[in-house]
Amino acid sequence: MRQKKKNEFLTEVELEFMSELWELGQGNVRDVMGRLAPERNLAYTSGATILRIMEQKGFVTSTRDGKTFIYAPAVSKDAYRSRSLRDLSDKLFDGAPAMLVARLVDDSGMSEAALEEIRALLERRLKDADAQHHR
Amino acid sequence: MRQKKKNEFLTEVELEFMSELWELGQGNVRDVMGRLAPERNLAYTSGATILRIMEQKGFVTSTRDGKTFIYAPAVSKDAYRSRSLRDLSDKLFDGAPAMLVARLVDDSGMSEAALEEIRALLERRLKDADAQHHR
DNA sequence: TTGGAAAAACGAAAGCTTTCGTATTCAATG
DNA sequence: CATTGAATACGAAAGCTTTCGTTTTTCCAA
Repeated sequence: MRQKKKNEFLTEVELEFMSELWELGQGNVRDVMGRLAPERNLAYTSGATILRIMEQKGFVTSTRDGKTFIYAPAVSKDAYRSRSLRDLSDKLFDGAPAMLVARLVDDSGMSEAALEEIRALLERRLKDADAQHHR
Repeated sequence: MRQKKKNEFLTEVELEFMSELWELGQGNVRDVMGRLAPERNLAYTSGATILRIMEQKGFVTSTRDGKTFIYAPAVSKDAYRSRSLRDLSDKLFDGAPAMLVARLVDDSGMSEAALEEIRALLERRLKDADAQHHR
């Protein structure tokens, strides 16, 4: 009795296509495939199939323009980023985002500027939280 | 000509098992399965198969103790965290870790304490960077 | 020493992913 | 209205994932 667990995440190829759609805002099969690296060499029908499946799964929506479908993301990039981050945090960082940041900062030779950027961001958030607190 | 792309990432179930192995340090099939939720209901042979495959893929190593195999991680949790974070950052955050942190902080109602923790971490890093700079 | 319990080895089934070929539909135009 | 080039619909193949049953191996205790 293997139940079909509906996966809320994009597969490898789906993410590839979705990334282009996020950039484009919308597009037909040809538009999306035109943005892939030339050495990608994917048959047109493959691209069409992938987008059709993505619609079945609810990742994109489509409207018709004459005989061609125009696809658009049904999930924003930010929303998907959030979802993915939460998943990673849950599965690999014991649900402790601070640990995640620690690891990120510890590897990936982040520039001093990038570190500063993050710190500034945190200070803004902390101030907001404080304001909430003293309201 | 579909070439077999060797995936450097754990599958869903593999991660489930690896998480227990990271906690345990090492263990045989029974040890690992004993840590799964009781409602998981996975046959013993399934667990054995999963670990055997993980060894084939190079995620764990095994030594024999009598007739049973003792498995141990071949990849540290920290290393795997780094790998996963880099992948996520590359694929979803344009390789910009700062953006990743921004998103993390913006959603996930992080507690004030957690925010503080991260800020402290950043300050340490910034100080280190500064020290490097003035050396 | 041998019988039995426990573990490993193996194969296979069911479902998912990725890719493509063939068949069909469709709209425009001669 | 028929033709034709482009798009969709569909099915299928190959490989991967997850799960388990059956067979074989292995150690230990009676």
